[in-house]
Amino acid sequence: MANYDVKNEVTDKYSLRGRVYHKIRDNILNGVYKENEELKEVAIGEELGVSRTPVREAFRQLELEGLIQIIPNKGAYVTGITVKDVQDIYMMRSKLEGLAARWATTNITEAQMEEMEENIYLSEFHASKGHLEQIATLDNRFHEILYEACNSKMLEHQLRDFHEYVLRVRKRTLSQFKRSSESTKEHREIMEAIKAGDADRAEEAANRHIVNAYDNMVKNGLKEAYEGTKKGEE
Amino acid sequence: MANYDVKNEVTDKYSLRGRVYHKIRDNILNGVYKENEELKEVAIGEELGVSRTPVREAFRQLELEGLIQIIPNKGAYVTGITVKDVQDIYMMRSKLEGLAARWATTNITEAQMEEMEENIYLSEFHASKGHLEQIATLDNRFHEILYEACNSKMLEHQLRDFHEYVLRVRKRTLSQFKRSSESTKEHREIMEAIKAGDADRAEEAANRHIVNAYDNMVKNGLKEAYEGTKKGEE
DNA sequence: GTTGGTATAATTGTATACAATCATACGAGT
DNA sequence: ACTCGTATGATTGTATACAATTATACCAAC
Repeated sequence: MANYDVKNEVTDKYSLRGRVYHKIRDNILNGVYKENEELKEVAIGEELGVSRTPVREAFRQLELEGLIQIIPNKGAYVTGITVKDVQDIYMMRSKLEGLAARWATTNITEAQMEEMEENIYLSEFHASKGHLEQIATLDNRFHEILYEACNSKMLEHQLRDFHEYVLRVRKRTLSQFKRSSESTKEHREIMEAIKAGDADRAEEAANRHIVNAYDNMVKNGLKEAYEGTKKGEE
Repeated sequence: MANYDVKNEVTDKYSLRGRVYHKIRDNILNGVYKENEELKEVAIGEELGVSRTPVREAFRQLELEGLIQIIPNKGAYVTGITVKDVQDIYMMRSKLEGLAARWATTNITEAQMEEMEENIYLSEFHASKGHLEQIATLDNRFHEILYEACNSKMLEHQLRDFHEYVLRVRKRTLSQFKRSSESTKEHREIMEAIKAGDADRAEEAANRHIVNAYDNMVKNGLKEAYEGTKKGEE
């Protein structure tokens, strides 16, 4: 988990190792396994065509993430992810993304800076053409670059976690043309602050960027984007 | 992992479930297993008197945390925790602890407020007497209260993780009388800002509190506090 | 001596078997 | 009819067995 790159992350998802974990994780985040539902090892195993062993390993990981709760000798229960959880994570991410931008200001490499600029040029182009698919990919990549550029294994790891967590929600909101063009504009602000070596401005811009994404999400109805994934809201 | 309280956390550590995980984790954080060392399932299992199954489950958790890296069909290698990692985590914690203080301002219950005040009174008393043991316990508890009071499962979970991560280092720095009295003073500032309902001040105070703890740690030689736990520093 | 390949050993990945624990149902006693 | 206790079944916890993969050592060919 230490210094994986995007490629590994993706292949990992579809290769054998971690397949069970990701599948169960997706099923929780997608609401296939509902809140408070008891996950039985054999049942899940049969469902995925594997024995209990890999399922148990996945359970342990999911528990650490807080997605399920394992009661010893009893069972694993889906904790789920509530609307408030997503909101909270956005706020936490806002703070840490700001920190990443701050650190990136002093640590970004030339190659990373170039890719970031290129990313924004391309985003602006695709935004003008309305290519939503490409915009989403570029948006993801922009944040990846930022995480890499901050030069902190810990922060990178954490932000990736958050990013993945809210990816499903974010994908929906990003498909809205209006927001995607605003988003690109904010990316440019972050990039230019970093390029100018203005850490305060970079942090502030990154902070606002995530808050804006959150606001937009709420405005457009987080609940709808999340429909069916859970029953009770807190 | 969802809504555990302190008691569960502690018993969990010494009960059977999670014993293997915590033991390996401690051995990594304490430097018993050194950086880049390959952890073999049978060896670790024999060491702890268990079979491979629980060891593997623990490995998966540790990988998720970033403490080890598992290369499929090859082995598990200790990622370790560098001086920079600890520094980074302090900075990340600073931001999130600020957020916790902000949220606590509007969400703290009367009982929690009372316990927080009591905690500070006791801390001030023990600080004046030089009771380092009690101060450390109260200090831990203060942060626990803050995490609970912020009323966010996600943030609480995250901060607990960070807190545990740096606990070993923090314990050493806190044994210094000078810092412990400063620390209590800062706790009071946070508490009073929360009590006054001033979220901005609470966030700022909590931010500074962690940064100060970090500065103090660096000033007193993080490297020494960390001696022997690792070989190469980045 | 170096290189390449094969055989062997070591290690991980997965499945299964057995033990321990917990939930449920049934029945005896009151 | 109700309660308690025991027995049965289901489920998790752990150990072990087997399969797949990787590392190592040895030997032959050049």
